[in-house]
Amino acid sequence: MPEATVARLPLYLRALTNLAERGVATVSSEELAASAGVNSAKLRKDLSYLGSYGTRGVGYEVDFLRHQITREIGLTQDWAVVIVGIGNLGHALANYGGFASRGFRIAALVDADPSRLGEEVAGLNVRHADELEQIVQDLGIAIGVVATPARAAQLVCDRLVAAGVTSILNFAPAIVQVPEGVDLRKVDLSTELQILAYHEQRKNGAALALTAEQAAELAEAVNG
Amino acid sequence: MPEATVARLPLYLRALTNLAERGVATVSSEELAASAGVNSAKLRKDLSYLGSYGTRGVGYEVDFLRHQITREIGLTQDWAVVIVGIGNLGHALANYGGFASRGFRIAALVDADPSRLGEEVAGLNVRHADELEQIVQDLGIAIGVVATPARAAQLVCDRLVAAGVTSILNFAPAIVQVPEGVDLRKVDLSTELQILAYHEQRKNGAALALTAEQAAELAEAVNG
DNA sequence: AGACGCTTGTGAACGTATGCACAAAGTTGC
DNA sequence: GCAACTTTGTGCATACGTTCACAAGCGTCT
Ligand SMILES: NC(=O)c1ccc[n+]([C@@H]2O[C@H](COP(=O)([O-])OP(=O)(O)OC[C@H]3O[C@@H](n4cnc5c(N)ncnc54)[C@H](O)[C@@H]3O)[C@@H](O)[C@H]2O)c1
Ligand SMILES: NC(=O)c1ccc[n+]([C@@H]2O[C@H](COP(=O)([O-])OP(=O)(O)OC[C@H]3O[C@@H](n4cnc5c(N)ncnc54)[C@H](O)[C@@H]3O)[C@@H](O)[C@H]2O)c1
Repeated sequence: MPEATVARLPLYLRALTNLAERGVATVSSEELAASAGVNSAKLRKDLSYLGSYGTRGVGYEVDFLRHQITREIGLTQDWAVVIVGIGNLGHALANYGGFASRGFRIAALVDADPSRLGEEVAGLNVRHADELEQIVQDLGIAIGVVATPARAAQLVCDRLVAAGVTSILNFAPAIVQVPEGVDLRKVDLSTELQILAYHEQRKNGAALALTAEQAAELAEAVNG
Repeated sequence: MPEATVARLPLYLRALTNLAERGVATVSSEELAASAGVNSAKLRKDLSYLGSYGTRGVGYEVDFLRHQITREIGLTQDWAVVIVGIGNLGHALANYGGFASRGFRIAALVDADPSRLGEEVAGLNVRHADELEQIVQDLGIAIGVVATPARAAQLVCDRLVAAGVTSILNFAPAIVQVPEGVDLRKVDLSTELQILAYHEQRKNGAALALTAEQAAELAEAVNG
């Protein structure tokens, strides 16, 4: 299955969940695509990788398709997650209810700062980074979330990997190397803002260019 | 300039900043690519869109290239940003120092909950959503960050756009429509975790398949 | 039963992105 | 001043992703 398709399955799943909550039983690719904000041909091609779950002339059965995608993504089981670095962002993530409802259970919180140890966040005690290996093994954790400062990110990832974690979501603005077989994704908020800034600048530039053009037109009108 | 290139420029900028802090004056595409975690040919092609700023046989001058990328992204000016929704995540974002150091100034915080009004977060008073238009215009805000619940996201974006914001970063797990000319990017943490879960599941599946294969080999060994 | 209308699933064309490989262009050493 | 070496910038082949367009399939209505 293409990586681009995998990245969209959660989107479809969410759209289907919304439809199910609104009591919709059947949906066409056109409607579902609109709900997910994609092109309908793309949606159909994506779904075709799961199998032929639609009915021609009718569409897709919402509950059934939802179950198929859930199974494909691997959300029939709950995944235990450890968050490393319980600062600003770590607190927000730990307190976020949206993960549990999507099949992810925050199983442990870890920080290196002794003053944070024992602090209770979202019903969990913050534990020391030295216990990481033990925690990962005891709780069967496969996914780690890194919310430490950038300079600690590589070290933390190394320790997560050594402890047996094979999927990492990194929030620190740092390039991290992981061995083959470990999946690393990064969420980079500054980069997102910078991409917006780039386009914003060009918009203003375009506006200015338009003004120049208008000025030229005006000049021509005066001269002509 | 290709969108994929734009998305990598911030990465290069960060790598260059790290190098500059370490006192490195010149860097080859090979070294810079390694720092940014990309292929060196890709890096050179990306940089070639900015112009011919390298010196053959030598590499790129760190400070100069950094300045060029900064200019290209549009970070020579500071961008004023408003955060809408000062809950878990909004607090973390407001308190995050990493934005200011990258050219983004959190200029205002807005929430709809009356009990939050006047609360001071990161040196700013939380103001009411009704003031949004006024705030955006007074402070010359071009970029909005949405950290409200999903059900409010479309409404908030509509109001941001109406107020004159033309770039939005959305953290709410909702599909939001914006008019042409407005840039919308989304950061979707649940989706990221779900993509990891998909691959994690396949890893386990692969492991099981391998075990089955080993079992078959074993059976063959016994039979043969 | 057959015709009609709707929607899926997919082949094919197109566009974008990546990475190789190398000529061109520079530096260094003698 | 020239040869040897290094590194950039880019043409080209390949891979990946998207979108169009339509035949095949299903339900419905007469
Ligand atoms: N806060 C945000 O909104 C935001 C936005 C974008 C990016 N980020 C990035 O996310 C990361 C966390 O940001 P933050 O604002 O929460 O920072 P923070 O300083 O508030 O928290 C970092 C936490 O990590 C802990 N820590 C440090 N080294 C550690 C180690 N080796 N092992 C375990 N824990 C360790 C610290 O004790 C601290 O509690 C940073 O890399 C930041 O750049 C944050
Ligand atoms: N907290 C996280 O780590 C996290 C992670 C992933 C996604 N998200 C998403 O980010 C968003 C915010 O998450 P949170 O945990 O901070 O939620 P939260 O409930 O703590 O905060 C939401 C805030 O938005 C405010 N709000 C509601 N409607 C508003 C409106 N119309 N105008 C202005 N403000 C309004 C609320 O008063 C509240 O203060 C949610 O959509 C959530 O799904 C959060």
